[in-house]
Parts: sequence; structure tokens; C-alpha cells
Amino acid sequence: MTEEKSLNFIEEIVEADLAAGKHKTIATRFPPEPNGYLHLGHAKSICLNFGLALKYGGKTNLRFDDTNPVTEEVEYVENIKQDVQWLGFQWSEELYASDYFPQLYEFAVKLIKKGLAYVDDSTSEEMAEQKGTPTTPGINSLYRNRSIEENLKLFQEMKDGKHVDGSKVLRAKIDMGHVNMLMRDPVLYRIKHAHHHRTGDAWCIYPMYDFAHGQSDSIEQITHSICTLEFVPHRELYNWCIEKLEIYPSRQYEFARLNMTYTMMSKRKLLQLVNENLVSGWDDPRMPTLSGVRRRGYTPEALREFCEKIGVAKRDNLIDIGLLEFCVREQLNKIAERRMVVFDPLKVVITNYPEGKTEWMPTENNTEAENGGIREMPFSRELWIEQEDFMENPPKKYFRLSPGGMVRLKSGFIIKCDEVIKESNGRVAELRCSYIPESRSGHDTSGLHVKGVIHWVSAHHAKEAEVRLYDRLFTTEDMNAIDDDFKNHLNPNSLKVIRKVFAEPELAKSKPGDKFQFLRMGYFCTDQDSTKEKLVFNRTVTLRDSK
RNA sequence: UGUCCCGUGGUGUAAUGGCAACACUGCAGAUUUUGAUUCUGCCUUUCUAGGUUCGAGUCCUAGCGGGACAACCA
Repeated sequence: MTEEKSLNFIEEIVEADLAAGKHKTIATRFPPEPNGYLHLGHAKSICLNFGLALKYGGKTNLRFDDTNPVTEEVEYVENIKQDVQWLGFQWSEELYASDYFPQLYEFAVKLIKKGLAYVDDSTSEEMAEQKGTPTTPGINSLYRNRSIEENLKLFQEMKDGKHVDGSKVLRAKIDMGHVNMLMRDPVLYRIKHAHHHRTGDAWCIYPMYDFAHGQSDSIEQITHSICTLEFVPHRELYNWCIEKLEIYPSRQYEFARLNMTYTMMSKRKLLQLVNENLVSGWDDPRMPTLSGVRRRGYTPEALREFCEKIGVAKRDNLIDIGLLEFCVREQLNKIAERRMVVFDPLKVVITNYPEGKTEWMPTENNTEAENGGIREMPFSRELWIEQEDFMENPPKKYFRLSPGGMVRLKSGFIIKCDEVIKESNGRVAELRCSYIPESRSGHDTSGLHVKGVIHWVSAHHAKEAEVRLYDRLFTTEDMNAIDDDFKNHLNPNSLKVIRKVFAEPELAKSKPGDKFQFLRMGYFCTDQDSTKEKLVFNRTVTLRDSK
């Protein structure tokens, strides 16, 4: 009865902690840096962090890791908040690392007083030299043995703006010979006379990640601080700070970030695509950003299901983008209303159908949905069908229209192709067909059995529209494995626009964000560029094709 | 040639010392007024070598392979 769902390794840790009474309730946080838009990798993290709190009855804070004013902007803050909510999560508190600047400063003073931090005048080049390599130990800085009093005075001066950018840093005094390079006297504070999106010009020194993140977790009493694998070496420093500062012991756990085939998940590179106009913006439907996939027509439900399916573990992974598409189709199949749109039109004239007559044919909006309902489509003498659905010399397994052959017009009639009219160049210009009046959908007494069923649109009633067909942004499966410029791997055919397609009239009512399945053509959503005068649809994902 | 993390079908993820399973993909077939959906079946798996144990994917050791680490980024 109760379906045992296995736990991921972080859930196991949480359950063990709860069982041992280590925590009464858990607290997690989602800590984006507001220097770009959220992408699918963040979705994994969001689902993990918020999901944990939801599952175990805790809370999740949204905390912006805004300790580097030169790359961070409010625009990003606003979009990140919107994306998290769109995904379906609500944070407990909206916080900023910059809220803690005064306290972080006091933490630094405390370290200095304990003889565990010092002001260093070395240049960044000198520091890099003294740092050593992963296999050779570093050497001590000339300034490492300054007195506590001098350090206190110098640090105060740094804060007071008495020193220029890059002239001094505050460093932890740990061990320049440590095997973990992050423990070789890491920089804690640097001078940046830069305007911060929240604190303005109040500060000219800013804490580094390692001196802000763990302390922020601690201040918020985060029980489980979950991050990606590249922070594993930071954990030692994370714990060092907590121990020396004698503050609440948040604990860090690391999982493997999401990698997907034919996809690039680096914020820096995505920014480059935006800046160089290789895409139309952060919300270009080809982008793996949440705003991109939203505009593409992906649903939050599909994304959450995807995150559930990929699991959480510590080994490097490369998820087939097909899995994401599967989740999107699975969801859209349930909710998207069906419509008919002809992309590559071929005129069909029903010679035995009266001119000027229109019949309204009822058709299901969605047989998969509970109460899908029906709508009516106009049927008349002149129709558009898909060029692809007619073949003059069909191969054996082809079961659509061919000369002398019959096909069912979905929710319409069975028609027979009597004559093919060609242009002088041999191109098929028009089909002359006859319809079987007794074959009307739902009232078929013709006794005919045709295997092929195709979509169609009444020529007189059709609405013109534009469709944008998207494909993968990159042509290389594993974009992490390339060693040349990632832009060499851009798919030149990632966007194909068809400026004029013929849509059934019902579509004129659609509004941006509406999701449809265009019968036999794929899942589409109405783009934000769409207007009453000019309808625009984005292809979200193709239909599975087992032809 | 250091430290740390990780090795289970094609791709992911489970199996918590006791019959290696689930999903996706792929390939067949059934149903279908969408060549969709749905349904059925099939293909394919524990990196290697030792050790512990009645019994090892799981524990230990070594090797091999992959990844991370030398920003005043996060």
C-alpha cells in the first residue's frame, strides 16, 4: 500500500539528523548570486532545497549572495524571485548576504583579535606566487606577522576608505603549507570602491564568498547548507570559520550539478550569448534559463517532475535532454488543448461540396483531459492540408493521400483524391477531391476504413500566423568536454521561422502563454510577441515521432 | 604525479551484507478519427585485482578511470 520511495543521500542525512534529535526542524536556503538569470541547474537546486523543507516540515530562505557589487544588479534580483515563484516555491524569508555586512565586519575583527587574520599589502601577483601549487606548499607573506593592534588599525582604515582598491586585503591566518589550497591564508575581505545594489556606497570593503556564505548560513541557523560539488574543498574553510567564530554550526553538503546534453549551463557563457546578441535575450526560448524555457512553453510541473526523475547524487552526470522533453510532453499531453494548423499548405478543393457552404464540425479539445470539452471547426469547399500529407508516388507504408486514394480529415469527412493539378514546373498546386457525405465524423455510415487521418483548415476561415520552430542550441552532446570556443558549437538551425501558416479560427482568441498541441505538428505556446493582428506561436517540443 | 570527491545497462537513479531494479532512450507488436497518447514485449548493467564473510554492487586494500582544487568570482 505505502509505496516505498527510496531516499537520496541528502534526505538520508536529514532523516538521520532528525531521528538523532540533532535538529527539531530543518532550515535550508537557496543562495543565488544576482549576476545572471536562473537556469535548469538552479531548478535542480531549488527543487532540492525547497523540496527538503516541504517534505520534512522546515523552512527555506531565499538569500542573495551579493558580496561582489561589480557584477550584481537589481534586475537579476527581480527576475530570480519571479523564477523561483514560477517554479512553484515560496521562500520563508527574502534575505541578502549584504544585510550581514556589519556583522561580518565584526566577525573579521574577532578573528583579528584572536590572531587568526591579518592585513596583507602584497599584490595579487605576489600572493599568487606565494600560494604554491596543489603539489607544492606556499610560503608566508611578508605581512603575516603584523601585530593584532596594527591589523585592527589597518582593517579599520580599509573600511574607512583610506586605501585604494587592490592595495590591501584581510587574510585568514591558517597554514600556507596546507594540502587544501583554500586553507593557505585565504582572502577574507577585499577593497572595492564600487556601488552596491543594496548598500550603495556604505561600504568599500566586501567579504569574499568564503567569509560570507557560511556565516550567513549560521546567522540564519541553516541546518543543511546544500551546494554543488565544486564547493567540497571549501567545506574545510566553511567549518574553520564557524569553529573559530564560535557561531551556530551549519553544515555543508554537496551534490552533483546538473549537466544536460546539447546544453550549456554556465551563467558566464549564457551572459556572453546575450551580450553578443547570439540569442534574443535571457528569455530566448532556446536558452536553458527558466525564463527561456517558460517562454518556450515548458511548465513548472514538468520541470519539477524532471528534477524528481534525475535524482540527487554525487557522481558527475550528463542527462539526456530527451528526458526533459519527455517530462514536458507528458505534462502538455494532459493539459494542452488541441488545435489544427497547416504549416506548408496545399490547396484541396472538394468538387462535390457546395460553394459558399460552411458546416461547423465539433471536435474534442483534449481527449486526455477530464473535461476537455469540444469546439467547432468550419468545414467548407476549399481547404488547406499539409503538403507532406500528399504524395504522388507513395511508398508502401504511406497511409495518407495519394492520387485515387482516400484519407480521413480529422473530425471532418473522408475525401478521395480525384485529380492532381500541377504548375508548369511540375509542382503540385492543388488537389481536386470528392468527399463522402456519409463519412461525417461521429456519424459515419460509409463503412469505409481509411487508416490515414490528417489535419486541415478551411481556407476561407483560416487565420494567418507565424510559428517559430526551435531546436537544440548546440550541436555537441557534451559541452563540458569541448576545448575550443563554445560558440563554435552553436546550432545554426536552432531557430526556424515560418512567417505564414494557416490556423483554425479558434486560435485567434489565444493569449501569450497559452499552450496547445497543434495536431500532428507538436506542442506550441502563444508567444509574448503575439497580437490579435499577428499571431505568433513557439514550438515547445515536437510530438514523439515513430514514423 | 599531492589532496579530496566519484565509478551499477546507451543515459540517469535505486538496491543500506541476502534473487541487481525503476525511469528515459532504442527495437518489436497491439490499439488508435493525431504515424500522438495508451498498452505489451525485448535489448542492455555492478571498472579491475586481491582480501573480510556462509554470502560483497554494498565493507577493507591496491590499481585503473573520471572529476575538483593554484580568482582580491560565487
